[in-house]
Amino acid sequence: MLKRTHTCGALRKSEVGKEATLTGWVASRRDHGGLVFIDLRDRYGITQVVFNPEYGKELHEKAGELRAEFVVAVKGEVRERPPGTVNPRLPTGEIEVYAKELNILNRSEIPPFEVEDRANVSLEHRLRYRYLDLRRPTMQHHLIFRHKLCQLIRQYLDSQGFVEVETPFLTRSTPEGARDYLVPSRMSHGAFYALPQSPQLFKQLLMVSGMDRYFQIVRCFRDEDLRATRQPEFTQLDMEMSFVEEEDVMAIIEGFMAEVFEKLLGKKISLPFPKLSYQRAMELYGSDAPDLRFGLTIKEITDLARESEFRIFREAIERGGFVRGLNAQGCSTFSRKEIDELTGFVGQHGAKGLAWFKVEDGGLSSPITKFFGQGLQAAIKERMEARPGDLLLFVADREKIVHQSLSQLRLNLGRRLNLINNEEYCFTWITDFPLLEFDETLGRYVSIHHPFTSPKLEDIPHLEERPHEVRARAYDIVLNGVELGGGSIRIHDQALQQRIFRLLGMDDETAKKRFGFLLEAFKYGAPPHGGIALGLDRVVAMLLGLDDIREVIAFPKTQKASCLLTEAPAEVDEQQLKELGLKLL
RNA sequence: GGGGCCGUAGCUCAAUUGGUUAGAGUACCAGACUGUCGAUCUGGGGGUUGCGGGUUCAAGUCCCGUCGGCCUCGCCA
Repeated sequence: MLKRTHTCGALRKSEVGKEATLTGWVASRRDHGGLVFIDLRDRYGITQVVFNPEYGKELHEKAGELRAEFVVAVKGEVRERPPGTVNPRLPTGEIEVYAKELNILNRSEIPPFEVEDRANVSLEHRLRYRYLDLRRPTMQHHLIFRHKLCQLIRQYLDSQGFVEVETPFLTRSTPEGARDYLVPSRMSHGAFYALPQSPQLFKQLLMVSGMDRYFQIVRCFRDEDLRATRQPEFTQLDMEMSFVEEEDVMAIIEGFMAEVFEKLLGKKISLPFPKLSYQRAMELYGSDAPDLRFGLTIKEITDLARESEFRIFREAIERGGFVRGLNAQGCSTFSRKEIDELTGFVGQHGAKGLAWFKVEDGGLSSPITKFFGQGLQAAIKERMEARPGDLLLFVADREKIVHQSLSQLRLNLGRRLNLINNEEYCFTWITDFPLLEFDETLGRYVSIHHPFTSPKLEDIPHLEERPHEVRARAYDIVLNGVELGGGSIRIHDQALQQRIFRLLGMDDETAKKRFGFLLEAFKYGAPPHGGIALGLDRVVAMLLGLDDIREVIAFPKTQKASCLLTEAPAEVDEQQLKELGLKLL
């Protein structure tokens, strides 16, 4: 077999006159009857190979057999291309290889779709033939970029004293949080491992071990419904540090992000990242992951709406709801149809309606203006900072619905009105999350972050009396409206951890059964510690300007969590079930 | 679990109100062609309209079910 001397991206004018052997796939063939041109592709690039009939009849006939995706080795002379035939779109476009010898290493059936970046193929077919999809230069770039990011992570965290430690995939189920993927035990019938939703408890135990600074690029598993940004198995950059407070964890991430942007994107970002409290974020943006590349903040008019004659507003307020809205500047030209579309849009997010006013020179114009007196209209205009030509949009409902619908409406308008600069990267830390949230269906409090998150020290005294007011030492990092990750300072005190379990409605016996190993470990000198985990797939996607993490995962799953390539999940043999002591219902 | 969109040639799509032989681009095959690079020109092959049932004189089109893909709400500590 011919061994390659260069890759398909390597040859330049400086190699003209030399002999070279290239290997790769036939990307395209242009057969002129006499001259035959082949674009040869490998991971490194594309080089044009020329077959001239004057170099031998046999060679030329063999070249005529070539088809798309054949695997070949070609030996020949590197020549400068004749004047006027240089291809400026290829880095190798000034040269070509004049073939003297051709080995067809493997043939290919006609591929189900063309292996080209511009090919427009459904995700279904791309996943079914992922190995062909991944042959496309764009997809190779995504995977290589991801690899480079991982290299950078290891290099940076190593320089900061972090140690990479692997933690088990076969572990025990912890019912708090997402649904677990279960693995039956052959040794102990009726018992199951769970695949980790994150290595949370192990990394805390590593802190008790004195590892001091830990990280891991690790697969996590959650058996929940999928989205473009959610896969059942995904990768986290997981970190934990001892003897730290919030600022220490944030500083590491900020330093890391600055390095990533500089080395991978050639961009400077300003440090430190701004901080926004959860409460403020919800007030202004209705979301704990706001896109700060544009303003269009939410304004409160509940107090004014209470004074109106508008029944829908008044009833919503009487039921304990709120009236809040957005000022879509310059949008009074929106047609009735456009406003109906917006109404339908907020309807998808739970709002029962969308009240609107067009701002005119005199007052407000709308079918419901008659329910608002002159003074009230003026007050609303002032509150909304409205000027003639603006469109005011309001939702009246329970707070959760108001938040959801207005935050989505804000994003919708931001895109529609071109308020978003795609070149901009707006990082922010969201801080001071509530520790707990009352779950109506469970009839008890649940952790917002996870049960190992420390409450703020000053809130600990009223943990039991006013649990909903207790704030957590938790923080999320948000970039352009996408939550990249989150973390917290953990509880390292056994007694406090036990109090939290009790608040979550877990009796001591259950807590001991589920988390006894952690409580026990805390008895033997657990240092104060905290950490963070970033969704690596999301980070890679964001950095590449993509909104679908399937573009940066080699073999992702479909929305039904199946793999179109391997057809997993699949049935297993009766014998396998028997060994596991399982029977299908 | 709820709502929505889609499934037609290898691929990406079209097909009027339900109406004659289901088309286009590309890919593929054959021929021609010595400077192309999304080659060009000429010709050709290619369809159980996802699957099953129903309505109708007549179904790619309408209805029911089912399978698959996507989006979305819930869910995702």
